[in-house]
Amino acid sequence: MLSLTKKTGYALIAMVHLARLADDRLASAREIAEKSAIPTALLMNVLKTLAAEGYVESHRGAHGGYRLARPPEEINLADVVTALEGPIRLAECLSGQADDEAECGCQIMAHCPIVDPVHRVQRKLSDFLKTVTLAEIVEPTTALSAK
Amino acid sequence: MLSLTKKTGYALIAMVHLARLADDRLASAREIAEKSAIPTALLMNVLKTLAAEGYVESHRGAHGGYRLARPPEEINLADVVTALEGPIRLAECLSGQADDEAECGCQIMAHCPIVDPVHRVQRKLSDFLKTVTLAEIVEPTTALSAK
DNA sequence: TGATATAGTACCGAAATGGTACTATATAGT
DNA sequence: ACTATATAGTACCATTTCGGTACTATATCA
Repeated sequence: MLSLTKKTGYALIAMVHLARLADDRLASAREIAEKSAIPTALLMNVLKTLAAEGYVESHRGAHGGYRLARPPEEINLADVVTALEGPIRLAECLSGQADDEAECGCQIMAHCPIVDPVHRVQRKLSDFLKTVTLAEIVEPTTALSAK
Repeated sequence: MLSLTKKTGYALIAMVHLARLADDRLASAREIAEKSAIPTALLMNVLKTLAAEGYVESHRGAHGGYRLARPPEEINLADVVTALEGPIRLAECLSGQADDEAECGCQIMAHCPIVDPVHRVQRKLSDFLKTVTLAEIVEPTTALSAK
């Protein structure tokens, strides 16, 4: 389906939470999970992934937790989706890295009339997701909200 | 995942095939399937769906088959995706019909900080998909292709 | 009447998703 | 040093969705 997974949704909620923290404060996975009514164990896994991908910073041990590793302006939707769902590919035979349509090895697409158009759509989608930053999600009074 | 299903892909391939037929000609499911290396039985189901949704016209019996029910300019990607995958919802609690965010019944979203932004993103995505017509997919020399 | 082709379902196996559990390691406070 | 807390790293499982198949019914042409 053309939709975000729940994990991606949870990641966004968590990052919005982190973005609203005072400078250098940490929030633990359990804390965020409880405030957001998300299963704790699941959110922990999501945050682990985000940490591994370098979008949040983790501190272990007592009083540990997470905070954003970059300013909210520098984290966008394409980043988060990619971190949790893998590269954005509208169709299986289109690599996320664009341009190398040669990578496609499926029989159907060998004489496929829709590779190029789908590829263009994918690129536009990807570009659009890159323009949606965490900052805009946190504070919906910027460009995007002007429908 | 943020991707189209194979059925949607098959639908697009089939409709491109139909769009290229001479006026009032029909193409059978088997014929299209063989030319496109798509499993016949599966494509038949896809075409049934497209017919039920009114995007293609079917003629039963010997020498029957399918043809487009509307000009290619009037069929867009959002239509096809919706026909085969259901309404476009980036997150579960966002209805495809927009605006009625009240419909959302999940606990998380009751105090969810991302409903509004995600909803805006969804609307933009949906609007974009509506601008990609079958005509442009068939003949990639129009607006969209001008990257 | 027979061959062809869609309509309408129902079904099944495989893969992705949502969610849980367990062990290991790091840190703060006593 | 010990303990409580919190993340890291996995491994695992249940449910749903997806991709694909099969079977019966009906319509049409020759």
